[in-house]
Amino acid sequence: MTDPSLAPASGHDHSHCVADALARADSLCASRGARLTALRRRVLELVWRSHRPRGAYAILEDLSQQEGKPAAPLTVYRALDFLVEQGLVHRIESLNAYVGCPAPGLAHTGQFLVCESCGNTEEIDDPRIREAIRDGAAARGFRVRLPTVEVRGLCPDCQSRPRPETTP
Amino acid sequence: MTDPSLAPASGHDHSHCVADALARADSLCASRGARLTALRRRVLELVWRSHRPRGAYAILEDLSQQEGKPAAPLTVYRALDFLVEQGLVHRIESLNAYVGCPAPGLAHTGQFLVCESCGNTEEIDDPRIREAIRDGAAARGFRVRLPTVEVRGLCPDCQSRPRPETTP
DNA sequence: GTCATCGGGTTATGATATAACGCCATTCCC
DNA sequence: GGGAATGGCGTTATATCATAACCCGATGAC
Ligand SMILES: [Zn+2]
Ligand SMILES: [Zn+2]
Ligand SMILES: [Zn+2]
Ligand SMILES: [Zn+2]
Repeated sequence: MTDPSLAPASGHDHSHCVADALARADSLCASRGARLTALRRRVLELVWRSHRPRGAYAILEDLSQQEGKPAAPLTVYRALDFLVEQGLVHRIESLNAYVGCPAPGLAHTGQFLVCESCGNTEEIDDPRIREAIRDGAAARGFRVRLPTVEVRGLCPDCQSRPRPETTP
Repeated sequence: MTDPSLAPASGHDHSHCVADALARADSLCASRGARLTALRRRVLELVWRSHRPRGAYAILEDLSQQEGKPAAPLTVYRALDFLVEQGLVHRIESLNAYVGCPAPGLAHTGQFLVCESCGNTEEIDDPRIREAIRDGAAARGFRVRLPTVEVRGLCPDCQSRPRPETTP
């Protein structure tokens, strides 16, 4: 709850991020006839506790704590699978973790700038990167289905700060 | 050994790939003063059994079989860590697996075209992709340390074949 | 020879993810 | 409404991937 490791990116009102994400999820699922159940919605909210990718088991702990009773891994994984399918959440392969999508709605994969110091992860969708990959693959006769771009490095904040917050 | 799932890419003499990789590793490590021990060399050879990324435990099994006695996971992971550090092997994050680098020597990360049907994985180093990522990150003030590009899709062979070989 | 360094063996444990089975609520057809 | 199909989710067990902690012997510097 008040865990500082869950602090969002540099001083913004993160409750807005969460509220927006949930509202978009509600309307998107409604428009698609997808069932955003109470459990799935809660898991989405827990993914959005920060802008850092969160592991399934971290979410599981939060969920168990909220419920009082311990939840099973499958419960969380099934919810995450749904959220990923709906494009509400992206999986960060290099971290085995999940992060909320700030702009769901259209099918996209995005590219991720993952700060190795604070963990905050920015999703971008850069046409040049997308096209370079598409063309590079096409030049070799390769048919792209799912491009994965995850860039580790240092976010602007952590380049100025000497030794910032610890990992989530 | 004769496991068809280990068959290399469409009809080439894979023993050359392996021999070349080992020779390059020998000379590279010699020139750097890095110790390519018998164990590490054997693990490199096992990574190169095919052009598909192989999991640490698959390598572990091969190794145990060769030795007669069962090996421990750490044995393999330590060897893989060394090989990755030396740039002789790349880790494919989205598969939790390792693949031999066809062009070690200069520090590079490469981009990977991973066929979802046959598993064969081609490493490329496309300047346009590299530069697009560098510029896209720079535009957002992000300092890149380690770009990861893993593209899932269909290789040329598997686009023509209807239902090809199974997964490794 | 003595010491520091490093590779690697051994055992145990942690972290991530899925299989197999079944119950029950919702929905859809009639 | 009755009855069947579907899908969401609980439960238990297990698979897969990765590291911690500790020790020991080989190697090379001095
Ligand atoms: Zn926020
Ligand atoms: Zn997105
Ligand atoms: Zn080959
Ligand atoms: Zn390479």
